[in-house]
Amino acid sequence: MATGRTHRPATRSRGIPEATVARLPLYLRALTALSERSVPTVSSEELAAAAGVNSAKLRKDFSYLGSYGTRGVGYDVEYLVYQISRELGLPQDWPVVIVGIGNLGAALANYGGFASRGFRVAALIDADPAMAGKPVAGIPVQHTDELESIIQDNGVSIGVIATPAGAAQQVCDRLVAAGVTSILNFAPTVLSVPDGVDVRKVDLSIELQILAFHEQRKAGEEATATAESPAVPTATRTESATDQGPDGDVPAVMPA
Amino acid sequence: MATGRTHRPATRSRGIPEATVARLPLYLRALTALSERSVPTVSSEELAAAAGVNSAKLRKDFSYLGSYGTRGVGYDVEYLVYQISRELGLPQDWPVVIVGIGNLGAALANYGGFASRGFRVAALIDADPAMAGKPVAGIPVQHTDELESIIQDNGVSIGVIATPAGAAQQVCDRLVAAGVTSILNFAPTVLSVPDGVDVRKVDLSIELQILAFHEQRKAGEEATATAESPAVPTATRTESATDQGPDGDVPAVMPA
DNA sequence: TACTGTGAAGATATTCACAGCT
DNA sequence: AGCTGTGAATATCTTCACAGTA
Repeated sequence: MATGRTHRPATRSRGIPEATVARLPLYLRALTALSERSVPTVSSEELAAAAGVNSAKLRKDFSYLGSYGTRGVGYDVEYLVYQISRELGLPQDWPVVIVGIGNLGAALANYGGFASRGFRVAALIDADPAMAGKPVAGIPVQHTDELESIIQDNGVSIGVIATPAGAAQQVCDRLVAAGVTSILNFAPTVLSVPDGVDVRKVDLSIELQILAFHEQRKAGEEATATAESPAVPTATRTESATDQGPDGDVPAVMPA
Repeated sequence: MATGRTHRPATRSRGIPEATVARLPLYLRALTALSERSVPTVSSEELAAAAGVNSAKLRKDFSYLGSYGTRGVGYDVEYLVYQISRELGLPQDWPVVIVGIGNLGAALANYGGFASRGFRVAALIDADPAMAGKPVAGIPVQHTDELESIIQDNGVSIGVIATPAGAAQQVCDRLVAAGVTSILNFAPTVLSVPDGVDVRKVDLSIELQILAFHEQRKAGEEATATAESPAVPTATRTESATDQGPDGDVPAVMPA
């Protein structure tokens, strides 16, 4: 861990627990759906079901934000949307750059969920000169040479890395040097960054490996229940059975 | 939450902690790299640095698997690769189906990390009849109608959903009914599944929102340090600063 | 000597269960 | 009566620190 000072400034400064922060987007999504259906209020029970968590957890989470509910009634949908959005810094329109426009980069560029959630694709960047100028999702791809100026001109502070693993650290270094302080990394590599820079990673193969672990374990469980449900399970439906593990580290897709 | 019995059979049966399971793939990747460079042994310190965790955590994690190290020396790389692979059920060649061959589905299909990590793309499935027969990543796309037979014929137990949000639950239901018990969901929806089925989700917009939260917080931190590091941070490098939050829930990319 | 393995302490996260408001 | 907000109990995860051993 290098010279490591206060590793992870995250939970710092009397804040909202990380676990709660990670769930706020989930609540926000569920609330937005309710809002679109003009539902005026929800109970913790209903909202929790829609978000796939249990109601005690949801209420506890909300208690960190303040007391926005009404006892005996529930939560005002619009008001909650506003409060959570604000907490997440979403009224702001975050410019984002995507580096590495392969299959995955293109998929990300085409993702409709950006604009609607407070993000704007400021630029697409690729190292292949042949890509330069080609529009992807309506945005012309620019060459890596311009990375620094693009970031500075647009005041970009969030970068998405969708390059092959080999290029990721180098791209990361340039992003950081140019002023990016938050990185979403799809390349299957551990990035090293200076203090103060946040990195989140998404890694497909890791997710699959975690699933394989549980899958394998299921196979070795012919001890209890062997009578019923041969294939088509008939059990009671739970909201998204997985808790994605207590985790502390997520997984990754990959580059083109 | 429904009738919920023992929600999440995960940590059950005197097992390895979830948090540890989530890190095993990380260790495995680092070890594989060492193995390819013919490095015979590593210390917990070195391996931890390569995996982006701290050594105490790594040693504790390994202690759940057994005592595979040698005091005063370190761990035998090949042996650890073998043990962790086995633990993850990876010698096995898991057949996987990808449903929804849009930009993202194609990116996943092209992902090289599959085969090398014990997974095999058994089939690509899409609802668009126009896609049927078209090869993507060398594999011909098949129509949704054949979903059930594909799964049964290939003994598929892991499915990847890369469809638009609206189709996800329906696809999920069919996968589960056909015998799939582990699902990796890229659609921004909460899937509901029967007990015994594992779901992991990957959600781009959630990741970005979490980054935005921290980004915003950084902005509001002109209290301490304002003297040094104006842009280009000079701080000491830590291995991937983020701890991805204590989490318990991850995020999502999106469908085509 | 150098490094692992692990109890015990500390930090976080989840869940319970109920008092308190509307 | 119904539902929130939260202290307290519990479970899980991380880190410390050192005894044990090759």
